[in-house]
Amino acid sequence: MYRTHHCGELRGSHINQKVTLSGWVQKSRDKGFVAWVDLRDRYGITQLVFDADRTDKKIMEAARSLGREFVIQVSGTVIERASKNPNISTGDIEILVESLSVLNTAKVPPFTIEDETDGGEELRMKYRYLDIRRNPVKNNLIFRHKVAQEVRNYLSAKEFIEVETPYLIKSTPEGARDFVVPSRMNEGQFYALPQSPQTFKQLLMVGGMDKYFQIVKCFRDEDLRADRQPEFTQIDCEMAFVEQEDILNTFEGLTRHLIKSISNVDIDSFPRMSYDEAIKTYGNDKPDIRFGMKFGELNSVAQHKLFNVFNSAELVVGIAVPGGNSFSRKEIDKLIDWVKRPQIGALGMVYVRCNDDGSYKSSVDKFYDQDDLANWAKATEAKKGDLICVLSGKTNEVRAQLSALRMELAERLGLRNPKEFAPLWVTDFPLLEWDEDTQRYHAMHHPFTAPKPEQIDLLDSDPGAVKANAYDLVLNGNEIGGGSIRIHDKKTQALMFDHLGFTEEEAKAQFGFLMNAFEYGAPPHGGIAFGLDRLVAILGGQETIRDFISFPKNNSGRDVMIDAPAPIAKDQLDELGLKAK
RNA sequence: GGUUUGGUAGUUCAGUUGGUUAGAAUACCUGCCUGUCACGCAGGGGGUCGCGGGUUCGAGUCCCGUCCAGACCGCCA
Repeated sequence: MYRTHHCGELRGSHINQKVTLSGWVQKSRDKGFVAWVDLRDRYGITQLVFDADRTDKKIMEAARSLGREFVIQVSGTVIERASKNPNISTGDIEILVESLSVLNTAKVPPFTIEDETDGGEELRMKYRYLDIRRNPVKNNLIFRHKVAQEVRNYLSAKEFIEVETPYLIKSTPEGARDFVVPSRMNEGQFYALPQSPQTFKQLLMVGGMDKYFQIVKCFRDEDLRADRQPEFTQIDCEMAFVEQEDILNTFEGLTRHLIKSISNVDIDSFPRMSYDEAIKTYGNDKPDIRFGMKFGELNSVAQHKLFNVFNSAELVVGIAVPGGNSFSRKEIDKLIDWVKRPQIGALGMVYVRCNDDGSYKSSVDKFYDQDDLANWAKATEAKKGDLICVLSGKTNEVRAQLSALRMELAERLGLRNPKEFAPLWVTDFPLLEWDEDTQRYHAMHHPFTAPKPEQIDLLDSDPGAVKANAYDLVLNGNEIGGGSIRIHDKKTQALMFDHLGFTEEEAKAQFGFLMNAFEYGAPPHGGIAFGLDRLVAILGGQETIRDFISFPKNNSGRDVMIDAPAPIAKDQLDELGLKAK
């Protein structure tokens, strides 16, 4: 038997018991007359003691030769420590070791296995199995497990059934690039890995499953970000015989349950906002509403004066930065440089200091008097002591720029409290989005999303104006879920494909199976999918998802540990009917 | 595809205007140490300055190219 207890278990109440422990050598401290070894496993650390008086000489020698991360097994007696350590749960006791065996030696690890490691990102990824021994990563994986378990508990209790759908499916032109898999038995043909189980879950609704969910891997062959991996996990859900309201209520319930059970925070308000309002008020379809700094549009009060930059702009819009008047001139100049960086792309920034005496001092005093500036303050809801930051230009660009500035300032001012949770439904997304490159409309959500029934006629006259019964769940400024009411009749689906530029033949070739299914009694249905990686990271108070994924890929989509992707042998290529590049 | 930051000891980093033998911390090794727990003290080993080319009497430092990594933009229905 390798162990009677684990390394986080023993307390004062175990004193005098004979125990056997196994684990890794975290660290040893040798004082000559006595040596201690910290023994670590997933559950904690227990101190082993080797004493010149009480320990066999051979064992003492063996203990001195232990290196970091050796795997050892010890037997001995639990004794009370002469000097206790109140900082760890096993700090009252230690093990007086009577036998020691080395189960495995270890090379000196390339970085320290400690909470605050000295290892850089790349090294930690290459030796991810060592990184996982560290508490922060280990705890994140345990945390993820708990979230997934709560999701299963909650949805199962609501009569959802978890159904697995296939990974080897068909490539489709819509949406992200597919990862493709060559078929050996059908030479020259390819499977695609699913970007989501979208069509399958709809077919499950046609199949009468009524309520479905799946915690499932999805794949998208697009460039990566800190919060984006080529393979990621969704909580994929679908319900039959529901309207949008039913879905919002159901998953509002799930979200409340998760935040309560995982983070012990009660969500008292679960606001909703239309897409148009989110864009107008926050410049963004996933606003972080933990703090204010709402956009104040200034066209009516800033234009038609002598300042040509504003007069020629499509939109003049500002935000009030709470307490921002305390920024020094130098800090404001840096802020202006920040918005002018190519990543943001603003041409400049106008600012107004709101003094404590009620007066205003702006960078455009030449063009505006105190009454003008008071109007700006009113529009941006600026108070005494605030700083108003104003950008201008093309509407879409300015909104994106000011939104980036708003988030940056909130971050700097510490307004993005990771312990606070502010969920928000963003609803009434546009159905279609014009794409300049291909000169056609794209589905903003996906091509199975239903237009608002009363707006179907608008599809012909003004397609861009049609709204969908589509919604996103936003948490602390991150999109954590999105879904829609789906089309469930062949006629509407065909109309939709037509507007997306599919010929009838193309639509049939790509999605004939779905349209066929709709002819055999498809129920009204809709659903939602949550990004589990991101959800877990946010519930855990972090924004990078990598440390919540056991073996993540790097920025270039590589797994640096196993060194994938990699070339394959000529035999394999031949068998698949492929040629090496 | 683009913008940008970085690559120097096992690791994390410093390295001034181009100038002697490239440093610190930590890790590692050896010794000492009567209760450590970020133990302490003394000593030691450890470098293709990412790679290739160029400028120069002289390059870690300047220039060109290239590879790798991070952040962001495009992209991600």
